[in-house]
Amino acid sequence: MKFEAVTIKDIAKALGVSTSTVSRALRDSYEISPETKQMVIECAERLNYRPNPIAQSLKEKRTRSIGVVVCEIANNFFSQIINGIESIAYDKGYNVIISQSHESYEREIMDLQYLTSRSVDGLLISLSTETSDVSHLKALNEKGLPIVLFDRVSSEINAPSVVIDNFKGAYEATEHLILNGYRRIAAISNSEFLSISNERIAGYKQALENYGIAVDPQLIKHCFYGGMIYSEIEEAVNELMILKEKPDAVFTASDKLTTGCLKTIKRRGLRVPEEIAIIGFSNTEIAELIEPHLSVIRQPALEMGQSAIQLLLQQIESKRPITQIEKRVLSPELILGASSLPRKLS
Amino acid sequence: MKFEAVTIKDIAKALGVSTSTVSRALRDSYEISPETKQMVIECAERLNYRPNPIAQSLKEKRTRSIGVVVCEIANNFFSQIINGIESIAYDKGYNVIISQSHESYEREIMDLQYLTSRSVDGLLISLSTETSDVSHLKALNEKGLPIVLFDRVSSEINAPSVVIDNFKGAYEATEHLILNGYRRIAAISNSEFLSISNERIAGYKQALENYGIAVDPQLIKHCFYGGMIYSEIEEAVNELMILKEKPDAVFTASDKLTTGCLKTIKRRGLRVPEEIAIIGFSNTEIAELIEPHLSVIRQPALEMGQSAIQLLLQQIESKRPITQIEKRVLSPELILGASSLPRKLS
DNA sequence: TTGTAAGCGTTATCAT
DNA sequence: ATGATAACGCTTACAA
Repeated sequence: MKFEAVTIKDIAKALGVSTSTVSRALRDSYEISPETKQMVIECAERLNYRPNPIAQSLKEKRTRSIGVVVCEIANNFFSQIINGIESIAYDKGYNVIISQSHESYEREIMDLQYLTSRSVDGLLISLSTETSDVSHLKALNEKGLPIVLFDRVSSEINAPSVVIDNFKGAYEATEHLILNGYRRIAAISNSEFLSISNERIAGYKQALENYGIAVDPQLIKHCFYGGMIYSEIEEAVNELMILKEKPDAVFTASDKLTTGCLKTIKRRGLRVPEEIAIIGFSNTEIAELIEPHLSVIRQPALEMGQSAIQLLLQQIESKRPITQIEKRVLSPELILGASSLPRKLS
Repeated sequence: MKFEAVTIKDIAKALGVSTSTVSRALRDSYEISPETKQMVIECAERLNYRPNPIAQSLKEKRTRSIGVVVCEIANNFFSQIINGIESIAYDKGYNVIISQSHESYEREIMDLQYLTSRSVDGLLISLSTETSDVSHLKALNEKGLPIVLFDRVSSEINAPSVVIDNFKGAYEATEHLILNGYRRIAAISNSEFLSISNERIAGYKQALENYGIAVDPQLIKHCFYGGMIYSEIEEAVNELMILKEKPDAVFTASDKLTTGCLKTIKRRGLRVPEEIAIIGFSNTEIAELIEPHLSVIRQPALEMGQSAIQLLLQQIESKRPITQIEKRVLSPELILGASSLPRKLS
């Protein structure tokens, strides 16, 4: 693999045949006699021959590698997605090149440039918070690069996508709080420019409305960097807690926001849920860890990764461009804490 | 990048020069006149030329990509390490191909085969729990593949490594419990075949001894899959809790074990730390989340990733084999919970 | 200073 | 059924 590197030439030489014969034999071509095939295969094994994927790529104009862009790897939700992606990629003989946007538009552009210069066969991407202009992706897509968007998507790009049913998740979370007696429910969400964010806030509002609770704009907070910067959340929570009419519960719209919010609440010495209840999207183990009564909305992250790469490989491997753009919607799951959320007492 | 793909040939044709001139001009060779250079560079820009890394790799016999093998991506400790690796790799123009062993020896072998067949320029690996025989790695290393081991290492391989000072971390954790009045301290660690595990247990034992507390083998538990399989931890905790003399505290030797242990303890309805105190290695945010008084040993994961890839690139880029095998040891940090661990009351 | 040509390892198109 | 040969895009002796 490093110093020697057996090639088909070596096999050809050893066997006194031509390289094309070797190549064909190894690819099990019909025009090679069984005996020769046998011979070649044996020799290849003996010499421990491994085809050079670089050379193959050069010839075949495909690299069997796919690019993935997420905001952060060290984020439970995304690392679980990557896990799903990797598992399928591995099985299908593709490799995965991961890069992070760190929620920066510029970095996202750089990543894309990098990945395409690496000639990936396809791209899986979840947009950065800062990304509002998606023309770079549109251009790539129109040039023929297969793309699948996941989680943070944009309707402007004509590519398949996999998303969570954010509305539903948020609705159920909020409803759960309402059914347990909470009335003054705050919401902390991501940047309002993010697709996921609005859907979640919409679900939250809908639940309130359906139960006849007025939506109070003061209770809705947006964190532009969605918790990547902790101080953002801290500030949001602090602002909520100095309102004349404090919230009695809070719905957090992402994994990071949930943990960040909890952290702040704990730091402020507030008791959960006596002083303030909390429910949110979460893929960490906090549900079982923090308090037995804590319920969460779990996003099917692994499944999202698997779906995304399946859609991508499908697109890559079927030559002709897909006409029907598929959009998969996965359902989040309301996971009740060990003893559920206790009904509000006051 | 996909359908058209501008090559140096196109530039050459457009300018009426040879491809070698173009190539040399782009690489800023001294033998090309400034005017020609200027011309070529402008033309390249105009046509939006991007060099084909595949072709370059084939020629230069290096891919500018490095392989990473970890047990699980969706593990906070490792995803933080990968974050560190990726950050440096990105800056230096390398790409990172990640694969997971899922703690399986066979899978690790497959990963290695895959990565080397992909002709990575170097390898970063943290051994799987099941790996006791490292001859596959030795062979690769001796063949000239630059390797750096991290976290779970093996002294049998003649390669640089980056590790945490596990002994120290475990010692300090245990000491912290002792100083707060705990005496019957259990330890839950990874497989006893793992380098990190023994060092941690050794630190734990040393602390007990230094404070005149007898080591009770009954209180030491090993989880072979280190928490990847939750039931392992559950069982370990359960076994501890049915002892005639129950532990009053537990030291957990890894991130997964810490969260898993907490989860079990919460499930059993035990109060922390009144009924049982806990301290352990952790890179998740639980310290601030669970209980304000919970202290943890934080491992410098990001730094570990950065160190590892730096050592690797150093090895890759300096042609001649390194004579001095460097072994970096990073210090873990004892992070006290908001109000520290309360002194045991009983 | 620039061009020609060989070569990296493979596959594919011709012949034979 | 097999062998020469060209080609993929790029780099680099070697010529000129």
